[in-house]
Amino acid sequence: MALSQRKELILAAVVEFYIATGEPVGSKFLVTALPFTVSSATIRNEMAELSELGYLEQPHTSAGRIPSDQGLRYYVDRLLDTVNPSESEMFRILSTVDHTEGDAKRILSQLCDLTAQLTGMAAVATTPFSDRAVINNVQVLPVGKKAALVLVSTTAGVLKSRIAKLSAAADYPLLELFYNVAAANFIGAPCESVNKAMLQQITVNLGERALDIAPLLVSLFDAVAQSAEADVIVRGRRNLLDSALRADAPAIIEFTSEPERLLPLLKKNRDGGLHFSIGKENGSRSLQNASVVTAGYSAGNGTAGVIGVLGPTKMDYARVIPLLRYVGDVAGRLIADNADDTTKE
Amino acid sequence: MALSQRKELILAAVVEFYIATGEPVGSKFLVTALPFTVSSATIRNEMAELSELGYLEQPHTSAGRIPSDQGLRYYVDRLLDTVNPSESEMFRILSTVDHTEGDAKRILSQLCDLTAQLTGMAAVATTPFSDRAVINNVQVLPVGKKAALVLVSTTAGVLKSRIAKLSAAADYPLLELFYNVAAANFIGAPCESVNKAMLQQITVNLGERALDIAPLLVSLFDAVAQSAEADVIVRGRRNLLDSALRADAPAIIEFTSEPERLLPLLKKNRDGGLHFSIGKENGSRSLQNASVVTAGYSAGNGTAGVIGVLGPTKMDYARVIPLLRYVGDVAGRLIADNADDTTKE
DNA sequence: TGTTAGCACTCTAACATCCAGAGTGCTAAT
DNA sequence: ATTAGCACTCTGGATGTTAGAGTGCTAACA
Repeated sequence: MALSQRKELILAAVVEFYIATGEPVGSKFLVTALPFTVSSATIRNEMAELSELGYLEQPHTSAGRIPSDQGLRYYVDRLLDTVNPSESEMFRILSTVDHTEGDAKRILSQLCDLTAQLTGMAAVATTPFSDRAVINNVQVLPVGKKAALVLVSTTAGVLKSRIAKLSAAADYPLLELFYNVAAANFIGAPCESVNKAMLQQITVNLGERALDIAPLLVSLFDAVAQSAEADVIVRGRRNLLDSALRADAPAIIEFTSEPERLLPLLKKNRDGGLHFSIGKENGSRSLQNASVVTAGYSAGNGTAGVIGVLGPTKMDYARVIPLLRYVGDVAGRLIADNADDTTKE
Repeated sequence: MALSQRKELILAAVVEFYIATGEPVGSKFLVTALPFTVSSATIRNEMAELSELGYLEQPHTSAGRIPSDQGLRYYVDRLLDTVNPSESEMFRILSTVDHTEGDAKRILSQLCDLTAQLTGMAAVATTPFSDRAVINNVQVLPVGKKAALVLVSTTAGVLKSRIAKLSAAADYPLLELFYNVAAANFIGAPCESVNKAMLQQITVNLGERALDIAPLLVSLFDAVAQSAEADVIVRGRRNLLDSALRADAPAIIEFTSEPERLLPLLKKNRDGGLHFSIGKENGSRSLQNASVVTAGYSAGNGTAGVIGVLGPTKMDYARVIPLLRYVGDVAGRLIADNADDTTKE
């Protein structure tokens, strides 16, 4: 159900002006703004039809029109001219983030901080989730009289650590035993294969020696479990307080503090490209005036996640889209690089 | 300049009623609320004097009185009846946090989360800062082809890690060299003695071998530097959006996001007991309607920090004070325990 | 059939006005 | 020193008014 070219031009003009100013747009103004010359009455007729079709709405009878969620959707799907991110933005991203060290989470946190700053909105990301992530390294490190740090890294580039408190000092036989168990059961295993049953099995097989290394195994198990589930990163929430979402800010801050609610929204992005969730499409009352735009990133090996922004439905899509495309690209590359360096062979 | 007993009773009643309801308090109401019987006119006279003395103020001519910052200060210093934290709160704190594992930062984060939840305000804390902290453990751990994790723990119970990217694989000779350097120069050294000059000195002494382990040394240096400066933890900021500080929330969130501005405020607490900073005493425009109440905690060995709340000046001091006292206590104990376990001898 | 001018209509936002209620300060009496 | 009484002030809500913006509709036009 494509619109006539003239309707498209009008819709695009309404959207762009509305995004720029936040004010409803009237027919008189459009006369001067549109690239063709018709009277305001004609535009009124067209706008009346666009309203009937659901692309525009009126806050009240005598205000201008604003785009509906459906109108914005049509706009981003079919009308949007995307440009490249500005040189200076790209430079800023690369120069801040390029020589980052650390694991995926750290990289993404930095990118989110930056994205939030550049867009003036909140930025969100998930750490990579991979169905095929495999444990590629387990290490243990005594950190005192009666404690040890257990480290796990996976092929998804995630590094997790836990501190295990022991009943006695971590002496050499204990560590060796743990290494052997880890090498035999964990290293090379897919993360999802690590579950309670497996843990129990190992414990049974170990017999009485299990007692000593139980805390270590539990910590290891914990760390693997944590590395398998995607972390959600949210930055720049305070930007929302200065945006059109001011009024909804408390609810949105609440919402974004609960990964189990935010994650499904981010996972809507399936194909790894750009994904929009506009206004009521978010399916949550708190987000009815918000849009979530995400870009997928891929670090190879089926390892992928998303990074994006959360802001008012009337955000500047034309600017956000190329920026996110670029940020997603950078995220993928950095995480892939990092995984290379921290993965054995 | 002590007030007459009757003035004190009036002041206390005004403060308590104002804290409970947020409404200005009038003379008529006080007649019914005070433990002695005088007419409203008498109370008006007293209140007029309290206003002149600076303890009360009027939002406008025909509203009741509210306590000024000075009035609140007098109240918390001299009039406050403190009680014990409720059994259920103490239980909740102990049960959530007692078997916590992890370093000081993690413990404090949990306590802050809890405090924020219990009080409905924002909670703040600093990780322990100790003038006398000493490095007690350095470890390095290869985490892949060309990277290694460097870990430092200090007598203040702080554990910091950094990932170092290497130019080549971390083989045994390299690690041994690093261990030797660390043992000779870092372990047992006070954190503050680790500075750029020292780093340079070491590099020079190593001659050409320095090249290989430079990234490790830099990471180690970084980690020590980070462990020496107190981290600031802030949790529950979103609670501010539902409080009397709603209007100031953006500015306060901004303020509390900048550790270098928040830290001096927290460091006002010198004696390790309770410390109040009420309204304009905070010295910052953004915090003119806020109070910061902190409790010092001490983990022995001169290792100490603070934990507290940030909320409206009209917070329920009678409840916050015993709670913070208890939380500070728990924080000190847990961090001390933890330091014991993760410290060598 | 599409476009346009004109006009009556509707709605909002801003401003003024009014009024009741709450609380004060002051005075004069006790 | 305390109190009753009263005039006064200020706020917040309700009500009314007006200018401006924008619409929808009708009738005329190409």
